[in-house]
Amino acid sequence: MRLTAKEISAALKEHGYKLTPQRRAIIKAITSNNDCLNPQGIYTRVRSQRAGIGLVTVYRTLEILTRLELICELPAGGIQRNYTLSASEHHHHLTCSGCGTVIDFTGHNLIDLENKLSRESGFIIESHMLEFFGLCQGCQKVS
Amino acid sequence: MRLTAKEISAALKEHGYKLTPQRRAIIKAITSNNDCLNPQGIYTRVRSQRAGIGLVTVYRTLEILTRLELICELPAGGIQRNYTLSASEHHHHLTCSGCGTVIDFTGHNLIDLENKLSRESGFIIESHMLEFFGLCQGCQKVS
DNA sequence: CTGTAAATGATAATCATTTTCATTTATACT
DNA sequence: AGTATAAATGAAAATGATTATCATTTACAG
Ligand SMILES: [Mn+2]
Ligand SMILES: [Mn+2]
Ligand SMILES: [Zn+2]
Ligand SMILES: [Zn+2]
Repeated sequence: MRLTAKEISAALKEHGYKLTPQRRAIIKAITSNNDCLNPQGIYTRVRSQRAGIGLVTVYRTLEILTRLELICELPAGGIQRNYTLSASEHHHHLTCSGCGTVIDFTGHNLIDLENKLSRESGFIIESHMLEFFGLCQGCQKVS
Repeated sequence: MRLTAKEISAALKEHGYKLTPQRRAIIKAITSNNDCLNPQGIYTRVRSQRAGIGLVTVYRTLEILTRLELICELPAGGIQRNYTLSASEHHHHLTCSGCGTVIDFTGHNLIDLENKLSRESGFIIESHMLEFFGLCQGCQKVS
């Protein structure tokens, strides 16, 4: 059940934030994309609709949306931050180390491992990250 | 099970790197500590022994040690990078998002998932990364 | 001991993210 | 609808981690 732009906007207003066209555009960019995005990626998308928006505004809005838990910041290693809609379907990635192509996948089952780890360590486990790396068919031919 | 300073030094030499006093000091700082450390933390420790070492050298050495898989870079969210000594075998991490404690674990089985993904995508899969995040017992009490 | 490529450290450059601050604007209230 | 006002915006500068440059030093093979 993905959060909609309308729901996010309502949540913002509920918490006393103003609903500006910039924020609307950012929310639209996030909800109309079903993968994770970094601040630059969101900025680029938003600018095609609303030239003149500042990158700062993107950062500020992401900070608010994260605090309200409407989006979440993924702990993926990388130079930039990664955000995804809070309720978007949990999935993982298979990345080509040659060309950067990313394939989403889902349907794995880590719950048994998670339970075992939790039992043995005493941790409450909140999230996980699973990434595969390899070579796509195109890049196999090249190398 | 933990790599020793001697083993790390030997591995460096084996790969053709020179064994400088700066590198010795960095290796000692890492092996004599059993938490994970960030570049600044290592720099601070090393400087108490060897004033005048440059932070740049710490970064460069960490880069080499990571490439040789003698230490590993943890994908924990945070402003600075986090490194920890590698154990000898392939393993993964369970990280406390409260205090940063890291628990190594091994013995999972991702081979079926890997084969399925490879079959469906045409990728040759070369590696994977699996990280769990949660709260350790100490941090559960605090929050 | 010597020669040489590798390593170091001072310094400057990058690049993502934050701060500052003057200007604009959403919205609650006449 | 018009107004007041605090919040929001964007240009520009600041910050802080990481990287690149380059002149000098040093490990170490021969
Ligand atoms: Mn994805
Ligand atoms: Mn480890
Ligand atoms: Zn590829
Ligand atoms: Zn903890």
